[in-house]
Amino acid sequence: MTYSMHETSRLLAEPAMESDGAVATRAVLSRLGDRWSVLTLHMTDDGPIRFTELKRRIGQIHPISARVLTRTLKQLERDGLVTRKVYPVVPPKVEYRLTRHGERLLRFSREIVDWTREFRADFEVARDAFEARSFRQIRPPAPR
Amino acid sequence: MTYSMHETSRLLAEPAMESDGAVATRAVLSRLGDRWSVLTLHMTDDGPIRFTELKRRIGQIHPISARVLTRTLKQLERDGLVTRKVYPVVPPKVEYRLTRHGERLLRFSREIVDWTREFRADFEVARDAFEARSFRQIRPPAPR
DNA sequence: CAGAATCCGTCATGATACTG
DNA sequence: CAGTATCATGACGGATTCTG
Repeated sequence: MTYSMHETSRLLAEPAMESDGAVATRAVLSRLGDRWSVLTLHMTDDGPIRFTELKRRIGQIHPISARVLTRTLKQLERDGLVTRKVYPVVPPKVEYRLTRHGERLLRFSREIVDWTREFRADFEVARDAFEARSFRQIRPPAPR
Repeated sequence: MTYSMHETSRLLAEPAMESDGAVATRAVLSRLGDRWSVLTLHMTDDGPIRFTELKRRIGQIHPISARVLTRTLKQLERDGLVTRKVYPVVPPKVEYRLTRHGERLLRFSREIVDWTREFRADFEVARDAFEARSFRQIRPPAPR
């Protein structure tokens, strides 16, 4: 590397890296980017919650299949953002709850989401202008 | 919706929604989650930068194809995070620079990335424990 | 209840070759 | 220089069916 890179800069590069140290950063940003993780963290924030209740709550926003919820929870558990507690009873009972790291990530999500409220107006202007430019390129206005 | 949901909560649900108002939130989180956007914002932070120089700088971290860099920049431009300025000269000259919103998103990225440094140790413990549990399930220790 | 198994469609990533 | 075109792969999202 020919230009200086302090520690934060190096870490910013991590989403594009495959080194061992980059895995955590990559994982966290991936969770922010996927469709369900942030909402799942949010719905788990009130305290321990069971699988079906979580599926029901999320479903009030948008339907989620058991398959996708399971995978989302597995990823969050694997990375230490939620814990999974199994009660050896029948029928099965499993409770999910946030770790302190999960709570921290949720707070980051909230900050970003709050910011998008201010950003929204400019965002839409940019999108419209971009679409207009694309349109001109594909289909130039009839001369005259 | 039967449970109360203030504005931030509603927005947290956005990555899973398709409503018009959810588009900006969804777009921002997607940028954080993809492999190249954060690094591209970071490399564009010093001032205006041309396509090939950007490709070269990012390439020092990890090779990026022109196709992928182009798409990354188009997304960032479309959403008002970078501007693209074309100079009508030959050979072509195009300069990219961050908007204030792009700078803001980059600051969020840095905060999160900094946090993962503290998170990293617990993250790895969680991953190892998770792998150990998965292994036991697939291949239980031979009894006796 | 809390998932696992199966199958499918779409999108992001990526290598390679070509061009105004 | 700054891209576009083409083709391939794999992860993610989703519907449906089955089970300890």
